[in-house]
Amino acid sequence: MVRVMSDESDELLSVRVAELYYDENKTQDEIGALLGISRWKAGRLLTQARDSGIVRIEIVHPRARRLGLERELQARFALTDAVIVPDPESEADSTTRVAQAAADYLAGLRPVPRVLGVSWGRTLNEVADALPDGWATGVTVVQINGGVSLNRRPGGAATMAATIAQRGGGQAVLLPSPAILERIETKRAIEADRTVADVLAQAAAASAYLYSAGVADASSVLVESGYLTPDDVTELVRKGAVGDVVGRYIDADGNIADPGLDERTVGLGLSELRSAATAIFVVAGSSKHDVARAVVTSGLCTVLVSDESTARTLLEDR
Amino acid sequence: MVRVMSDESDELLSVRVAELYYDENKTQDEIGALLGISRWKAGRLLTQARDSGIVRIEIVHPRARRLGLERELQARFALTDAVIVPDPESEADSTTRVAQAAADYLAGLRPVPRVLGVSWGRTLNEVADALPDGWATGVTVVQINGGVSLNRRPGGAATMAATIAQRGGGQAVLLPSPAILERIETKRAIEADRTVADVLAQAAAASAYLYSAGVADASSVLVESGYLTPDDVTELVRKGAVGDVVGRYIDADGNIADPGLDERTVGLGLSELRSAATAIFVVAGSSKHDVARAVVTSGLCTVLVSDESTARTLLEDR
DNA sequence: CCCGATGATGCTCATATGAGCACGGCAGCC
DNA sequence: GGCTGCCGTGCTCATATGAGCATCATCGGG
Repeated sequence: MVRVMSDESDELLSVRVAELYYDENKTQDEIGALLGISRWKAGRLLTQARDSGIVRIEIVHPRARRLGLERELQARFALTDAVIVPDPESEADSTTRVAQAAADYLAGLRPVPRVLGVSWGRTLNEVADALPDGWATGVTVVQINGGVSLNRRPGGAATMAATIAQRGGGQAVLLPSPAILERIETKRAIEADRTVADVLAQAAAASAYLYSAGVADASSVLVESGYLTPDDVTELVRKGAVGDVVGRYIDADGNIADPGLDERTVGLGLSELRSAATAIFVVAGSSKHDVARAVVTSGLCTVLVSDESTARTLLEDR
Repeated sequence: MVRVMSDESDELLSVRVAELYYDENKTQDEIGALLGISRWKAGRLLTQARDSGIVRIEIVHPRARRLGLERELQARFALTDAVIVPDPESEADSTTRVAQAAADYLAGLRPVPRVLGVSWGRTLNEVADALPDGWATGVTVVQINGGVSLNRRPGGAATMAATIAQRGGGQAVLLPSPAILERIETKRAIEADRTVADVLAQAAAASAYLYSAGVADASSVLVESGYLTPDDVTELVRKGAVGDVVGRYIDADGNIADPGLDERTVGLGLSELRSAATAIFVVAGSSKHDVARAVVTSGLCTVLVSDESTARTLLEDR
């Protein structure tokens, strides 16, 4: 009767088929009989309905992941792994979910790391809290950047490392040094000190690293802790800094933003991080999109744990 | 290791399985191998994920229907059929969707009605517009309540009936009478007139009816058309009226709200409607929830076409 | 008017899935 | 300590589904 019904009528049929299949869970055969079409046509309409987005299948769970994005990211940035959690509807607390995911990933990591190098920060605190007891057996947790002395708040760097170690049935090795020193001579001297040098050596030999990143603005933990003044940060931004990784400020290409400052920063170098077999980078929130891009594109990490919006931003052609 | 993992860990596994199955579309077998569980366990976790609402399957289409609600409504109110469309996200234009659905239903109705009795109103105008050409062959469309003379706007009662008839390859029979008369004697006289009596007789013999309902407030078409004053309506509400059906005001139990007024109303009686084999009631929008309830519970219709929120309201225990 | 290309349809067959069942471990109870 | 009933597990088998292929109608170009 009507000729070109492939547009309108076929779509309507698709809807009908999809309803019967998913809402009523009839079999494709029954649907065929019911609508007077063959089983195969019903099946094809169903695929069509799924492809065209008429049928939307969503996995709703705080710990759900976005596997599609993960694959794309792995391919695009040559990562060993990527873990992407859906954005929460109630914005902002995506850090918690990402931290949870990072904890899950760490707990499931095989082989279980013997020595784990960690940085510190708000995000990592949450990761530590989310780690289950017994996530590893006899792990040594080594701090890879300084800052231990300036922990004012509870749940600071030391506590965090201790938590991770304790739940992994091992011990924490703290880096007894400020993050950034005022004079380069002091930095050289402290690095030469046995207690510091030993820790740095252990850090360099870690079997895996876990770290996050900070944004280059006044809200940074480095500013809050008094290592840098807001003016210092402004100057860094002028030099191209987008954020910091293990205490070191990098520009959009992943290079050191201010070599002078970097010389005064105690901790693992970025090159060690780049050559690591396993470097897990945890980052959440839209303010960190720029640092995240810098880290991921410059090969600082092998594993990315983040949220959906960050992932999408990374995948956009820039 | 951990004992009671059925809560937490099983749910997480479910999520993982669901992701692999729906996002990655792996087979249950593959998933089993991947997660180190048996194919059957994977399958069971999947069912669990679906049941517990972790997996949400939604059919997104303007013409989609809510088959679950439809079944419940049919069972609860002994309807021959119910058609429920999803609520639109962008509130308010649910009338259009419902009208579309009603048109679809009418077009698919078997046996094709020979004589269709219709009321009029905003909703029915939309239904008429949504009807496809050739929805029937040689149908006679009869108006079942008066009002033809007072159509100011285009797309009024007459046009609507004509549209339905034309697209169904038949003719319209209009009821040449006001909806409500001022004196009961006039009403008796006009009903006795051959031209009116004939139409009413045809209306009573219709093989199917299609009608909507109005709310008992000042926005009613009957007020707009000048048959009633806002004060009349206030008085009706005082008497328990919740809305009107084919021009007759009913209370929450489906009884005539004001017998005096009803005596002066020209058109098919409610008892004829109640005894009809097919009475399709089209209603949309939250303002009509009360009338809808009255109509459905008092058995005025055999088929309900409406929206999701109305359906849910009807199914609530009141 | 005929021919080949294209796309839809319905088939065969291999595979994936779900229902029902038997087994084994575990907790509670005697 | 042994018994019993229950739950979780993995099996068998019937059924549902999807991939690939032959067929057929339709359409545009010689």
